[in-house]
Amino acid sequence: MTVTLADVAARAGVSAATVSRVLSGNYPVAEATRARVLRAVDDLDYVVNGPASALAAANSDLVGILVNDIADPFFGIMAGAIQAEMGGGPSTVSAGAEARSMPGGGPLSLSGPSLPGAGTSGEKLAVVCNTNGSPARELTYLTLLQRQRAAAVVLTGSGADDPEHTERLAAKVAKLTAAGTRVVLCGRPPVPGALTLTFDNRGGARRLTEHLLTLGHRRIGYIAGPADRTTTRHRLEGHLAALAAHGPQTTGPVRPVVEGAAGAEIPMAAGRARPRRGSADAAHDTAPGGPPLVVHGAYDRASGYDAACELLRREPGITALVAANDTVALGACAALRDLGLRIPHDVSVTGFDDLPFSADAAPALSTVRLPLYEAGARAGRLALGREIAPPGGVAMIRAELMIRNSTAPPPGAAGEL
Amino acid sequence: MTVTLADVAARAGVSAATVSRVLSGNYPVAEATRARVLRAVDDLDYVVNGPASALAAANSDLVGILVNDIADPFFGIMAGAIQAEMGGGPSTVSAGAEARSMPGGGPLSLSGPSLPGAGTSGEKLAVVCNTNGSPARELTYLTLLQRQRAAAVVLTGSGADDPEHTERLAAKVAKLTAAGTRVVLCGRPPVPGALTLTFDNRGGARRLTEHLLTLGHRRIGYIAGPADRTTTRHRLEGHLAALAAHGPQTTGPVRPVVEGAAGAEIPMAAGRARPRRGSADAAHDTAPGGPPLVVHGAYDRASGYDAACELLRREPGITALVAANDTVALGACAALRDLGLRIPHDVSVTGFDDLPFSADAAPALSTVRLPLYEAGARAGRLALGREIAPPGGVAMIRAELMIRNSTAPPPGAAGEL
DNA sequence: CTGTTAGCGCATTCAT
DNA sequence: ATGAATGCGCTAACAG
Repeated sequence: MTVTLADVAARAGVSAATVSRVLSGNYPVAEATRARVLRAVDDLDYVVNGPASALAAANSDLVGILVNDIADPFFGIMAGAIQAEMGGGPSTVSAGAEARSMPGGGPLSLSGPSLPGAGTSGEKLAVVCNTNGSPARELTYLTLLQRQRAAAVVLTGSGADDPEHTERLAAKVAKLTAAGTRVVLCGRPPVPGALTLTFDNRGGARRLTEHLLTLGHRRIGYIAGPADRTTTRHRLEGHLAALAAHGPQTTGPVRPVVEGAAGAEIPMAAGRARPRRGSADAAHDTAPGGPPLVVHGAYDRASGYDAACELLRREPGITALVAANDTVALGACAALRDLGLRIPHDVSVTGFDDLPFSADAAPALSTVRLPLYEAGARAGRLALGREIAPPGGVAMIRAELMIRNSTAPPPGAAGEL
Repeated sequence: MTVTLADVAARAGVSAATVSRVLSGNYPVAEATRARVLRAVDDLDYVVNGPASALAAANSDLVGILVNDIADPFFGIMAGAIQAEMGGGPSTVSAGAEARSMPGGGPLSLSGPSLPGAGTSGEKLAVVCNTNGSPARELTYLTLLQRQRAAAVVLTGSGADDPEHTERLAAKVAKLTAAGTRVVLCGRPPVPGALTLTFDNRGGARRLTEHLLTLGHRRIGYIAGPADRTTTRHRLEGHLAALAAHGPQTTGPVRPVVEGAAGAEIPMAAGRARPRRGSADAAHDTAPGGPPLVVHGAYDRASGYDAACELLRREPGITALVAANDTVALGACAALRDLGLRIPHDVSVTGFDDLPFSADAAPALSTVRLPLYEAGARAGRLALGREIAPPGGVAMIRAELMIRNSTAPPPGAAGEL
């Protein structure tokens, strides 16, 4: 039914081994026979049997990419960058700093136009798996990938901030690497045995809050991500560190809540009423009467909206809102608008990540830029062994402050009109 | 080195065949031996060798999902929905209409907590492949998947609007299905041999423009997507059909361009200066002096920004802008803001898709809702053969008009203040 | 340079 | 209900 190596060999008048050799390309073959084989392959429309090949060679061309949320561009950008590196041969990717989206085509290609499926010249099948933020699914996908004898696995984004899961993950990573699968972490804390590219979330968050402090803000609300993620914790720690270094928050001049129609009523949850995991609640509340003002929520827009309302209800004197990421920040902006507050005149808002839409938001968002594409590309190269590992196997990726129009001095401060 | 079936068999004191049977679960095995085998599996930390299994059984548990742009939530939502369906056993997904993101975990799970990698009870490894909109990469991925003997392939989003590619694609699909791989199309025009779920882009676009016409708009600019995509063409056709049905566009009352500071200068390209494929150009221009007013661009925000500027430069009398999708619409909104025009007071704007952020935009975007999650979930079920195919193998997915705050009667029209 | 030989690890007959 | 044998399609030594 399905055409095999032997069929091709027969048609080309050579042995199966020879066919295998021309297709692998890693062995000298006479040009004449090579041509005949290629013709036979073409005629028969032969496509290599991946499983058989993987079994015999004890390795596969599958590369897994794990993401927490495939609908979030934060992951999409990284995943796209990783995939872009997975072509055969040397990278054809121009390392342009702003090369967010690959030019048409990209490096992925099979042996040639006339060989629709024959060659095995190094192309990897880079695939992304969506864990939905679930540690269990993460482990499950890792096992599935292990089962496929994947060539490499890259784990992107924040991990579960849970010792038990961290341990299981480390064990899994150890097994994977023992089996010859290269494991690289991109945008998460290091795990022994895996190469890791970790973002400077703490440093970025700290510098962002320092920026606000320098502007004169003293009552700063913090909209954190889900409490059980490492990224959430690190960013929050950076924020708190800046606060601590600056001394206790003063009560400062308290601005009257809101004048006009919106004053009486705090808008409720944005849109849909579905319950969300980790939505704003009092669990991680701040001590009454004292800073810091922190509310946890999911990494999504509705969460930012709710949290902003909650924070302003608790502490109307807030003059700045620091959001866990850009998406959350946009939700917070929407809430402020609905409350009749102007940005940045009444309240400053900051994001994190610098996703593409942040620069275009109204007002343009002050945020922390994470070089997601570049980091992903590098992770991809590490996964392929095409780039030398950083010393100690861990590299810290710098986060860059992007000051735009959503931050300004607080109302009544010097420099204000 | 790596532990195999034989090792497990030895430790359990049974034959390899027996171990295979308990793991497959599709054959009667005594409860006692079954337990022993399971223990051995656990003790040895055995993980099935996917390639070997696939080779012997002549099928694999790999399911491929092809997307045009992994950083675009349009695809992320569909891909996430498809993956969510790929668990073992019956669907545990509540079919809630707004179930955008899966609850923690989702249906994907291995045989049980104590069997980290042994069972094969139906879980599929659903993986997404990013084509970046390149037909060549699309074919390449299809071949790679074919090579892996994938159980199913789901192609999402608009296809290349090119007869040659369509033909190649059809040929590939035929081969895939012949080899036992189920192929389903989600959000694209039908291809013989594949089950397809196609969006009513034409109908949605037509109703959207009719809405504008009913409001009183007569000079409507259209910001189209890349000219070589089927979705682009269908949406544009719907728009033009509405226009044609309504009679020729009248010149209408021409609004003076812009008063004040922004009047003199049309802002240039938003942000980055990198060249974009399919950016606004004169290639598909409208006839001079007459409607329709159409500009093509990429499916991204910057494109929307540029195209809006271009359209207003050409025809300052425009009172409404119809964008190819929500992302483009937001870019257009940004341009209008920078030009000092109010939405919808001066110019109405519409999007397409109804991505999550559209409802929260300022103003909330009038758009056409495509049930992406539901369509993806259905495609996933079709791919697994868990849902009966629609008659003829093709189902049309309805598009629903969502009228929000970005559309209003044109300036000076009846009903205006 | 090319053909021959021997598995890779598992699923599946067929026996028992 | 279980074991023994066979082969899936390919690659990797080994010859020649």
